Amino acid sequence: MEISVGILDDHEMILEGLATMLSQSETIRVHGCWTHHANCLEDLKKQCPNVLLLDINLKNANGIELCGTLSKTYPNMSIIAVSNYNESSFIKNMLRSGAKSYLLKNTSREELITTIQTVYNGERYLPRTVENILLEDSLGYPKLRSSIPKLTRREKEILIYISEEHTNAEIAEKLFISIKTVESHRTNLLSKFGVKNTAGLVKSAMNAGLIS
Amino acid sequence: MEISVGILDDHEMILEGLATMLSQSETIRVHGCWTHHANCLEDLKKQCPNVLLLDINLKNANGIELCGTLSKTYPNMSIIAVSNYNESSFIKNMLRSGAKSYLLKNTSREELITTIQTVYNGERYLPRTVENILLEDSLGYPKLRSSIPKLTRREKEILIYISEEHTNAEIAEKLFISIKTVESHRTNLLSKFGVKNTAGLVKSAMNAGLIS
DNA sequence: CCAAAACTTAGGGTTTTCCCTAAGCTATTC
DNA sequence: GAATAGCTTAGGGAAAACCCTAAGTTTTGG
Repeated sequence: MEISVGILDDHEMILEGLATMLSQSETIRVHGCWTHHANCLEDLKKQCPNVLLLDINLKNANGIELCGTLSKTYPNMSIIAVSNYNESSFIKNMLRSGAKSYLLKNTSREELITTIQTVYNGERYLPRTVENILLEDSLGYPKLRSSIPKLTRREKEILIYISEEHTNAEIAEKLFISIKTVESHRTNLLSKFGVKNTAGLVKSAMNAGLIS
Repeated sequence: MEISVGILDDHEMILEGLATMLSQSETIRVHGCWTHHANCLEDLKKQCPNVLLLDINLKNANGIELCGTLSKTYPNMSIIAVSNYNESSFIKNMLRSGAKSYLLKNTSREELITTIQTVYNGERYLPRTVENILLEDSLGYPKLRSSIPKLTRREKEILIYISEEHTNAEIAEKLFISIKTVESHRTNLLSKFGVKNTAGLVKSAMNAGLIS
């Protein structure tokens, strides 16, 4: 039984690496590789693979949202999230968005192939390391627990402007609202991220992948 | 003529990908792969390859400093920097530190092999894309120019404290200096990074790898 | 369809950051 | 061994961020 696999990743080096690694397996056929999600979406319309390896931190797209869309549109295609991030929040978000597995980029070839074969049958499969992250999280070492807060539309907008070094006055002008309103959103952002000031906010938001 | 190549990269996926890509070439032999720089250093003492592929953003080490050390210790080994960062400052820093080339992670296999063969002869070689980045920089689109500033001892200390969400007053107390002094260092940090406020400072410092 | 929850809006007052200026100290160089 | 450049130290005043409170608006759920 041959499993067709598609790969979507910004980095061609990882893309070629993954493709080469997989081509050595006799049970796996690389169906397509994409460095841009737009191309990927187009090709999937024509024919979609059994399994999709999906990078989380794409340059021009939100990997989590993309995963949700794809898993709904193509329920028979199993999605494996591939990421650098080892925070439980990312893992949980991807699994909630329909991913069947979550691999870190330091995964070995054996583990990669095992994962593909398992999710091909529709089962969920997580490597030990990833399972341990979730376990530790659910056991609740509260300090390690750093879930990504859910931001409102306004908060996201303002967070971006903050990261672009705009002052509250400038943001207020852009959004046609009062400075005081911007300050409120800003205070809420601090509270949601559990930080004390702008320095902590920017740091946390960057680590969460919300800004870059 | 066989070229021996070593690879140091945190991410096993990239490591295996690179190794597999290279093993297809008949002129190249993969001499060793390391995910930790400590292991790499030990093995190099025994026998060092002709060419080393070196990831810049290692978890537990500064890739730029490591490159400088290695190129001095093993002048006959050609170092190729491998990185996600396409900022000219990174490229220049790596070349100044003795790297013979600088590849982005979206480099194709052909380019990778060409690069290895060229630097093996001791020559410097940069792909078009990377050369263009340096060219644009030297032509001086000043906004794109973002080199990593050299920080003094005090500035580094204070930058860390800022990233840990401490106020100027708290930092002053820790360092037994006046608040006003801390503010001065802070202003100098803004100036050195070419940013307008704390948000920009933290963002730039994170992108420069000075804080995390 | 109405109550509860969540989001957006905003003011008053305090704290912190930022800008400009500048003096004393330290290391390097010629 | 004095000149020069760079680092550390601060102050006064202006701007921005932060905290507390709260009203109007939209969304959600029984």
